[in-house]
Amino acid sequence: MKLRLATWNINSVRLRIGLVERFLKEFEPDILCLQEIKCKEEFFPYDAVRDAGYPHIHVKGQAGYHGVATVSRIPLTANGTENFCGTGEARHIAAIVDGKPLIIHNVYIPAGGDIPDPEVNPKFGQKLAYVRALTDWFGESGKADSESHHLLTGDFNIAPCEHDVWSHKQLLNVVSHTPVEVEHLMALKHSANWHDTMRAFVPEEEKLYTWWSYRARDWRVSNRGRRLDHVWVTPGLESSVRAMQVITEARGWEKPSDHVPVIVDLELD
DNA sequence: ATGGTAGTCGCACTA
Repeated sequence: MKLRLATWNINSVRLRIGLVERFLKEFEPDILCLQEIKCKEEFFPYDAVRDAGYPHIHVKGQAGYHGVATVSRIPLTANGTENFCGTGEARHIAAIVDGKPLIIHNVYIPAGGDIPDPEVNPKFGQKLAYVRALTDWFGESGKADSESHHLLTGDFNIAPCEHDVWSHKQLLNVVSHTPVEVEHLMALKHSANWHDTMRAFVPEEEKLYTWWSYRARDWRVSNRGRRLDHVWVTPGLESSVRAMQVITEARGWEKPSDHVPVIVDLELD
C-alpha cells in the first residue's frame, strides 16, 4: 500500500484554506499534518477540507496561537493528544492509520523566543523542556517498539545540521540552530532510534530548507532559509520510505505561509 | 547593530 504523507506549518488555516485546497489538489497526499492552525477546534474549516476529499479530520486547537490538525483521505483513528511539559498549549496530536501498525504524531515544538538563554528567556527554557518531555515519552518502553511503527513529523523549530541553515556560523547563537537545541534534538532522535527521512534523500553537505522568513525583502534572492520541519520514522519503517519532496514553490504562492510543505512517500506492507 | 513581516481573542503577544 502506498501512503503519501505531507507536513505543513500553515500559519493560520482559516486565512490560508485556499492554499491548503490547492496543495491537496496538486499533490494529492493521503495524510496532511498541519501546524499553527491558530484556531479552536470549532473554527477549523471542516467543510472545505471534507469537500477536498479529506473526511478524516483530527484537530487540537486553541484560540489565536499554535494548534495542530491531521487530515486524511484514508481512515484514521484518534490516538490522543499529549500535553508535553504541561503548558496546556495545543502542540501535539496522534492518530493511527486504520488497519496498519502505524501511528502518526503531528507536533509543533515551541519556537523559543529570541534570546537563547533560559535564564533570561523562559520561552527558550520551555522549548528545551518540551523537547526533553518528548524524549522521555518516546523513550519509555513500548512507545516505539517493533510492534507498532511511529512517524513523528511537524514543525520542530530546530535546524540541526550545518547545512540546514544558510549560514552555520552566523546562526550558532540564533534560536533554532544553537548547540544546546541541537543536542536536545539529537537526544530526542536517539530516544526511539528515529530516522531522518529528509536527509536520507539529500546529502548532509547540501543545503535543505523548509522555512524562509517573512522579513526578507525577497526570500528567493536572499535565500536565507532554515530546515525547521521534519519527518522522522522508527527503524521498522525506514525501508518503506520511497521518496521525499520539499515543495519550495509554495513559498511563492499568493499570501504564503513562511513554511513550505514536505512530502514523504511510503510503501507499506 | 538593527530591523525587517505576518497573524490573532490585535492596541500585545507569538512567530
